[in-house]
Amino acid sequence: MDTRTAEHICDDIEIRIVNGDLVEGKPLPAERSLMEAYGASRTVIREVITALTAKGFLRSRPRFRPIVCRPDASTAMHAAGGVIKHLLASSQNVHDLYQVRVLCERMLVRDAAVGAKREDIQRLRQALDDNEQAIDDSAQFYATDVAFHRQLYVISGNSAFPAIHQAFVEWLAPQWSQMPRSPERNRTNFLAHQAIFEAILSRDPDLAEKALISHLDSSWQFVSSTFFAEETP
Amino acid sequence: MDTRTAEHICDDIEIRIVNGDLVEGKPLPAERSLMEAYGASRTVIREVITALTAKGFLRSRPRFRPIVCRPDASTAMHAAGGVIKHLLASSQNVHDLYQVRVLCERMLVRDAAVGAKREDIQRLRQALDDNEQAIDDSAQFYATDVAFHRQLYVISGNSAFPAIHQAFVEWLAPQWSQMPRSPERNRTNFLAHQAIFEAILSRDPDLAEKALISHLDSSWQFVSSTFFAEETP
DNA sequence: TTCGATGTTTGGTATGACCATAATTGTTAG
DNA sequence: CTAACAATTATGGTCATACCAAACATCGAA
Repeated sequence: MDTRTAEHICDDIEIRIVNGDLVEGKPLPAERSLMEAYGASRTVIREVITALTAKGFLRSRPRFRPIVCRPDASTAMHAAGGVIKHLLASSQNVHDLYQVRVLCERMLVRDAAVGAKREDIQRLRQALDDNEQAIDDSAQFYATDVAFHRQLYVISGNSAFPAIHQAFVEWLAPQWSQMPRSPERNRTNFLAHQAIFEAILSRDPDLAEKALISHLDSSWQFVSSTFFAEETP
Repeated sequence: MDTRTAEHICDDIEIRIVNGDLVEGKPLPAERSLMEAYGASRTVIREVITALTAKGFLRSRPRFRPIVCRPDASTAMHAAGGVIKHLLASSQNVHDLYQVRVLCERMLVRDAAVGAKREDIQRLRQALDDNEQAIDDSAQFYATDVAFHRQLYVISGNSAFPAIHQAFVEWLAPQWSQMPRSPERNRTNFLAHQAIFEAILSRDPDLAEKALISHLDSSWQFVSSTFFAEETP
């Protein structure tokens, strides 16, 4: 009765996705099946599909059946990303976002210094070693760099943090990809990672935080020097 | 050429929104105008509109022209919220999200203790006073409670944090609204706020963090006691 | 001037059709 | 019998048209 059948169907399918009725990874029923099932026209079914796709509950390639995505923290971040990427046209917003990341990681390293388990330390050491091995391969170094920081998020034991880390990486990637790289710079970053690791190992939160701030501030200097074009009227 | 004219139009309108060509708060041109402007059928235009709506670039009521929304950090959070609300059906995820909030605020109060300006302190004191005045009015107390915490985010000087705070409040509201309230409980919370304020005032980050953790952990105990139904097969 | 009846605009929905490509089936050659 | 190929079907992308009801604009009557 309420003049929007599309929303009802949209909500229903949303529910059927989260409760597992529609299985993740499997394709959605054909549009023509759905219109029969819901007694609606194809117009409204297609509207539902586009809405769910934009919301992140479906992933649809041009000529294929939409694939069901049970939403997790990662897809939530991805949904926000559609807007975020526009915000990051302003370097001020890039800086703000980066500072959010810095704040998170500061607390994470403090907590790691206080409460990291043996296995956590072990994995972090492994990530550090991988990072060192990649000093001469900038592409590989970037990957291991990300992995090292990611480990800080994993240690928290909170499943939301790895997703948050992933979001930071994706959103800030455009800026970082422009960053000049070199084995010397890589070595500097590796040493910074090592300092963070050592501080965690010695169970010194203040030192760990200080090392992390130093590292990330230095990175920011490097990155921010690559964009000087800004025009906010 | 590429079998998806909708995406092109979608991207174009997105750009026209962010660069101000389409003014925020004003209604989008009529569907029939857009189909003429883009030389596309109404089907495509409507698909574009629903997609942009789900993305947060438009806000559309049933029988009204869609309103243009220049996306900011707040709408980004709102876009993610569509997914988040489903995740929070699991109390584990609620806990994880809450812990993310706790981590943020721990760092924020530490920073406030170290670097809060006089005006920051003044506004925080005002928020604390408002909170105290509202002890006997649970609805008003909730509002001032939120406002007090929000001030911690504002002090950071980072425009992203107030939006993040807003997101925490919205996402966790369903749980919080079920929380039993009383003047006694309000007073307890006020005293916790006061302790945090005092710690910031005395420039003691460790004490401030400790006071905040105590406060938020206590709140969690209270809230979590209100949901004991969970079934994750 | 104000208020209300009336006609126009516009969004919501439904049909039906056509095209291009993916998926399926059937056929044939090796 | 199998594998490569051709024909058929299923399905998503787009279009044109039509109708309804609610919002909007217009204008005339009180």
